[in-house]
Amino acid sequence: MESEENGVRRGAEAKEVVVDGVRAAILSGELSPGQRLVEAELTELFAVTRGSVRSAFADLTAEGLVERIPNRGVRVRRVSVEEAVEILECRGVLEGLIAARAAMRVNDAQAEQLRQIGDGMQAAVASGDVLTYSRLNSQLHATVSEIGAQPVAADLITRLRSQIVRHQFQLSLRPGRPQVSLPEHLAIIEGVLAHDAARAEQAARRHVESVIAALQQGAEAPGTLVQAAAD
Amino acid sequence: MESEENGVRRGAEAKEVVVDGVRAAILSGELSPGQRLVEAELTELFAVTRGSVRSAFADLTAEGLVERIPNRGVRVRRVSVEEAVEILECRGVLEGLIAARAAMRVNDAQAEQLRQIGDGMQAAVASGDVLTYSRLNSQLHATVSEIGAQPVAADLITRLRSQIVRHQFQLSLRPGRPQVSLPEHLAIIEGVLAHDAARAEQAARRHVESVIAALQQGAEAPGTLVQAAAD
DNA sequence: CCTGACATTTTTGTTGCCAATAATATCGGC
DNA sequence: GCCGATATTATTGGCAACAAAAATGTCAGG
Repeated sequence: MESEENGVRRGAEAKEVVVDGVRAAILSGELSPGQRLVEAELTELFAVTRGSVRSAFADLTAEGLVERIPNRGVRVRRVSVEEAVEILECRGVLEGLIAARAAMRVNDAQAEQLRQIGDGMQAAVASGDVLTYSRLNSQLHATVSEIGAQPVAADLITRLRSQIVRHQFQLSLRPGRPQVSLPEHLAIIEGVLAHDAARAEQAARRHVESVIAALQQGAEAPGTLVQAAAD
Repeated sequence: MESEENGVRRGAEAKEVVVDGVRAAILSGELSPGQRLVEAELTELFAVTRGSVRSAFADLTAEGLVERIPNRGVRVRRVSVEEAVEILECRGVLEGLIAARAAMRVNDAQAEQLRQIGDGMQAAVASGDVLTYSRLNSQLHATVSEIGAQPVAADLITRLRSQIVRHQFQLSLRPGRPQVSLPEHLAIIEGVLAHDAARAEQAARRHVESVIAALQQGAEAPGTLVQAAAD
């Protein structure tokens, strides 16, 4: 159906290719904050038309990953530490909301799922398997979010999260960090399992506060760059 | 410099004209949820090119006011009561965050400003001047937001708020509503004035919870449509 | 009278070209 | 030789025509 004779993608698909590609490049650090994104370059790089690149920029701007300056194109948005803290503060209350709802709605099967994640996290930290810990961390957030059933809040968090991945990178997998975050994660699980909304919310908020503290600490002493996004 | 000979606007200005116009139309109720927005119609209505309309649609989609269905155009987004509640729940925790920060940062001049707003609100409710009450309500939110100095949270709230104006309309200025919300508003002011972050946050969250309750009540018994957006 | 295929029309999506704008380089004056 | 004005270039913004898709209307067949 699609012609695709010379490798040039077309259709709405083309926009997604650019959006996903640029997003991945920003999140992985290939594109640095402040870097200019020239339409013609991306047109060639992704083998799409300029219109698709343009449309993709609109999406990425809405996502907060890039900013557009009139007549000067788009550049990767630079997020200051102060702004990152503000973003995390918002995330904190939103994650708290989700955790509270999760505590109210969790059923037996979901509870078992959480228990397994908690056990896995403890084992991973004990054995120093940071990669597994990072993976379980993402899984925990996803599971709690699913139990909480607050798609609006979850959506906001996703957007906020992507804006500060670069800051999170700096503190992820920093030596000793898993030892700090593990009990915080377990506290969230416990709160949900106990059907204690207030406790789950408090635990979630405290966890994000701990991330903020770590980020502010690391602001002056930039840590090593790693690939997993554990917090 | 701008030609503007035949009334057709051009430049980046054109997109903004459409965005503002459509947004105002949606918020004021001229455009009903689910209503289709045909590009050609808006092109004629606003005297802009189709490209500007298209670009404006991208912005409005990001704002959550309209939704785009591939090859079927955009329509005014229909927000269910359930989703409105979810949005309000997010707003609740975010407003709580701002109120808490405001309590921590408020200075004497700002405190006096809040006191005046509070007094004005009491007087307005006592005399039944709903319009002034509505105006002061907006002013209170803006002032607290300014004191809280959380632009990220404030921005999220603005976006969330615009998505449910139609629902808020239904309950605004409903008889007896100001009597319910006045003490809630005063509690927020008191918490901030007392530099009591926890109290201010609780007050802000309780206020939004009250809005949720009113909205759920009014879901089955649709109220009268009014123009001011008090909550 | 209903049903399904086909043609028509409406509407959106895309492309290529031209204009406007800002950054850069060049040139003349002091 | 340095500074400011002007020309050049690179890049984005906008427009109009074109192509594709979906919805609608029409008509023949049962």
